[in-house]
Amino acid sequence: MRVDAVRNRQQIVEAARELVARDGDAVRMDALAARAGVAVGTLYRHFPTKSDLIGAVVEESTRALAVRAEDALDQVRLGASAWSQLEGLFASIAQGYSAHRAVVTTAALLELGSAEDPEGSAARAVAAMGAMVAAAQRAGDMRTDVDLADLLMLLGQAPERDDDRRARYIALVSDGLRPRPPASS
Amino acid sequence: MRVDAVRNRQQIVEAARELVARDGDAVRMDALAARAGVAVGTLYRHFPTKSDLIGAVVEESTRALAVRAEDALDQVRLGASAWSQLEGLFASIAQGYSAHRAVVTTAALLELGSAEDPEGSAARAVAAMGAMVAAAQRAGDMRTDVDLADLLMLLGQAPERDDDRRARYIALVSDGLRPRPPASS
DNA sequence: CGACAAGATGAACCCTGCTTCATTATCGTC
DNA sequence: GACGATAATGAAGCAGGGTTCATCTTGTCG
Repeated sequence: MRVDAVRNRQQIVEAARELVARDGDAVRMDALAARAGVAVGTLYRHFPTKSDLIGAVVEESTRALAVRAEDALDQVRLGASAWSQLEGLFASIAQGYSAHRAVVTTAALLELGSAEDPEGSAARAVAAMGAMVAAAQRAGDMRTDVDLADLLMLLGQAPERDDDRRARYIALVSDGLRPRPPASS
Repeated sequence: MRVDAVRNRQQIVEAARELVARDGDAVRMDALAARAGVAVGTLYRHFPTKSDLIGAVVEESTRALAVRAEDALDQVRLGASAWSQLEGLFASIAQGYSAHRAVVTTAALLELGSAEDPEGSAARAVAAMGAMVAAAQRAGDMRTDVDLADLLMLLGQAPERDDDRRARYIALVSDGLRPRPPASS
């Protein structure tokens, strides 16, 4: 592969990372090309379709999330509190959200990542989160009437655009997952 | 106004109610016209633009929600539990969602409905909900570290498409709003 | 009934945004 | 440094979907 082609591909992925993070799948190909400093045609040389390009970004982000989640799980195995690790993970998700969101939502669709491609990043991320949820519940730090699917669904509904709003959302939801008092009403 | 024009207008609004409820603002004008049993041109005779048509549906729905909320508030004034009335209201919102959603979100944008058009339906709905939130918190049935803006934000994030999923979401969020034990972690 | 204004029709228009491809430029090799 | 393969370019193509408008239809009133 020619050296300029490699460089362009990197710039395209880089630009896509940024713009997809901001605009989601509403990015426009010409804007993307402009940001990457290439012509639209070059986009199509490297990625046959818009979906493929976004898919690549999502895949990359999914991989990062999987690593992050498995790392958190390792911490738990080393004795850290499962709940606090989950909270940290939530924060990570809140940050690089627009890409991660796809993970969470597609993961939910893929029957919790168990079905097709059980070795895929999404499946691994979901598996790690599942283990932590179970541990947190066992430790009494998380409501037991909420399961992994619920958690993924809630995360998948976080606001996309506004960062502050999303942080607040995550905080509220996270708090809502803590165990509740016996019951009163 | 001619009698057939009146009938057509009703059919259009009716069709819009149904289709907007299902597809949100992704409804297509031709689908809408087909459902209403008229040609597209007729749509434009009655509503100059797609936004106007959707706006009409939303306005209608907002009015209904305002009535519903004020009714719930009346019940509270008559001695009912504010929290249980709020729960009932949540259920209503979950049902006719896609239209109500606009209410909730636009309401949030309109600085909680206090700013422009304080007599509007959105403002009234928000005001009634605010009163109930305050009452529920006073009664110790709802977390006090969550305010009206938070509530509207959370409601505004409910899943649009899937009814079951949305019901589950509302249940989880609603539960998360109950007071929590002193604190542990 | 006849006339006419109000209304309805739907094919054509236009704009936006993804995709193609003929042309041009660049890299790597002999 | 010249040649062929690889890559980049960007104007044109195309499709989806909202909007227009010349034409036809129909309700209403004298």
